Amino acid sequence: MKFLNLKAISSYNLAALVFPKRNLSFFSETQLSKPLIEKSFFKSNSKDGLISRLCIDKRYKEAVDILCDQKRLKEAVQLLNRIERPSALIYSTILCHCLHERALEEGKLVHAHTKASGLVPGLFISNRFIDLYAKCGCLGDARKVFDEMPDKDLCSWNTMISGYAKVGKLDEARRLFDEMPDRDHYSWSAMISGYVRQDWAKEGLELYRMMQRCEKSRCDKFTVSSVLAAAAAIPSLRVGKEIHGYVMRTGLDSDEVVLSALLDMYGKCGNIDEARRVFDKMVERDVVTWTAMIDRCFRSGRSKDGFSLFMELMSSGTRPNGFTFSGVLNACADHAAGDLGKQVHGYMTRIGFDPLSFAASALVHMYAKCGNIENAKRVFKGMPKPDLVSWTSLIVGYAQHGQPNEALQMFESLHKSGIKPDHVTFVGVLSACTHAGLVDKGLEYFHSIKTKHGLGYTADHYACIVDILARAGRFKEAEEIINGMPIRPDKFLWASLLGGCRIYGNLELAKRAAEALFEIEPENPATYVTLGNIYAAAGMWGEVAKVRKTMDKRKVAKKPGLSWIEIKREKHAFTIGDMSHPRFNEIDMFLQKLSKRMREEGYIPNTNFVLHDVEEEQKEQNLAYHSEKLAVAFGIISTPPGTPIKVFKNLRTCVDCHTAIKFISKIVDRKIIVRDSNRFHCFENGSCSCRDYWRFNFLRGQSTISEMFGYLSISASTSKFESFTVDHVKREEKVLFRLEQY
DNA sequence: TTAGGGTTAG
Repeated sequence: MKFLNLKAISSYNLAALVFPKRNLSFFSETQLSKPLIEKSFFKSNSKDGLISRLCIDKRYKEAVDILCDQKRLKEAVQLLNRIERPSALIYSTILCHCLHERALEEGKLVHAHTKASGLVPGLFISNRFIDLYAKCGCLGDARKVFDEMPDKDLCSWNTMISGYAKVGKLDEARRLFDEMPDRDHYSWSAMISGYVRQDWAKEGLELYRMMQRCEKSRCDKFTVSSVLAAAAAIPSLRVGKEIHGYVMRTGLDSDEVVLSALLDMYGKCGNIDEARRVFDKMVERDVVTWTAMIDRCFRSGRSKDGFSLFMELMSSGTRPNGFTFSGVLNACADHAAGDLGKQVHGYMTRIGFDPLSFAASALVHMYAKCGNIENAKRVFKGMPKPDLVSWTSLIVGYAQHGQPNEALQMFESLHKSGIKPDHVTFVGVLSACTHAGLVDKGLEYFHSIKTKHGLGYTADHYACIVDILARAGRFKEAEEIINGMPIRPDKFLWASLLGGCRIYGNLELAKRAAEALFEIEPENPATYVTLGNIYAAAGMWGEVAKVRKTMDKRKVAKKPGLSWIEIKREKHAFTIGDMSHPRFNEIDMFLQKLSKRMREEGYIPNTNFVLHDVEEEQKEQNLAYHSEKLAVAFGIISTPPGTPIKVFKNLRTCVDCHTAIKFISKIVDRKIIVRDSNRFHCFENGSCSCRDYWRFNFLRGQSTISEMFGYLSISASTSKFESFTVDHVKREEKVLFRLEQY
């Protein structure tokens, strides 16, 4: 490298060098004098003038500091060329900023510069190079620097190991870890956290045990948090408690991150009360702590706590981030809380969210699940580069909305975009085929999972294809697939099969499916109900009684259905025959009037699916007060003519209600949307968007009753409401939402 | 005066 003598450079050249982007052509070289330059730079930017003067005075370190502070790394690097013998401190300063900005290109220039100048970088500088390369994903370059170092210190080894561990190259990391002459707790914690991040929690824990056997190494706060994450991932409450004890003994409980890890561990191990205790004891809570706590609430079925904590967070002054939003949006999706989801979206927009983040895909998911497929699509279109999760959410959304063609079109577009579908995407595609009744197309996609896309089948794929075949009555093919499965059929598969058996009255196969289900989840009432209904439809009342007896013996209770509707931001929930609503009399009168009109139009109540062997008239009476009918009726009398009605139900919608609502939509000339536990039904002018899909699968949705109840924790015996008034960070926008009382 | 930990969707 040719070093220019500074004295030989005119002030003009220096200025051009330091400020290459600045147009200096208006200076003629002869005119340019030092005071003039200073004057002009002082005018445009006082700091630029300062840099210029510092360079002239050879105070390069200070000039570099200013350039680096202004994030003008390129200029700082260029300045290096003009310094006769840059000090290690100058290199280190620039490298430090390159690292901070992940400026690989500039870092490489600095590296080239050190090589060309013949400088043998010391440990300090070399370690920075390793770190920079590793952080920018150039592990090969990092390793080269590492290998070429004549001497290495602990930091060199640790940086290299953590570089490998962070990108999941655990074998390479472990090789170095085993090879290294000496280890400190940094080395252990880099390796342990690497394992945990790659879902190798057990290996992480093993390493921790190994570390305990080495007398020299003690746990620090970093090791402790990684081990806690391992205990959470396994999950092992025993190990978690052991670490908790250690944390208390060593005073590590003053560290916020350790406490967050502790909280998360308890949450993931199912001990939500202990998690909450840790949370409540914390003096300082950052956004991660809040998010971890909120998320754990949602995941353990304490949604009410989750939502109110979210509201608390909003008024605490801590700003939620993408993690927080995605957690809350998913909870909104699960609870069909579209209004709240929309408000969260509004808030996100105001504070500016990253459309590339997973919070954006959570928005797509939320809108799709809350019945607003248009908004889901809008958010999707607003994403500069939608990720696979967003594509999949939309595909699943279309399938659930009874728009299988759109779903399949989306899948083809996904294919064209170059993003590779994964197993979840295929669950969406197959379920679109199910909803559309595309049996052969479904089979084609099913086979392509393995042959064309090189993916393995998951239990979900098998359940979907059995669902498709069973609905079509192709039981032989379904059985062939089941018999050839390398994995054990799961409850969803058997439930699908049982659902198919119900349509075609296939008693023999139904018994086999039900037996399998009783073995997997004897506590699920849905199996008993469906089997009972199959017998009931065949008039085999003796068998129905046996099923009921078994239910009683095993203490399985049929969970009541619950439908709810939001009117003016207030939720109104109904159970079967629910007379507790203050406007029940009006609802009842309206239903009676409606019932008369429906019969005139040709509606015949379908009493086949009422479990009890009761008198025909009583059955009809039961049917008339099903929760979804009550909610729909209430929606109609509470809104102006023409307003679309949106009802949510925790179980599958019942066969008779489905028929009835088709009639109702025509009689009152309204669009009625019902989201049940499985999909959306959009009733309009006497028909439904599902094209009577319900007939083909009665059980699949019902098999999730217990899960739904776990999630919603709604007591069906009450329809009282509790409201939360929430002040957003922006005070003028009041967020109101209501949840059913627990 | 270098290296590191906790929250993440379909």
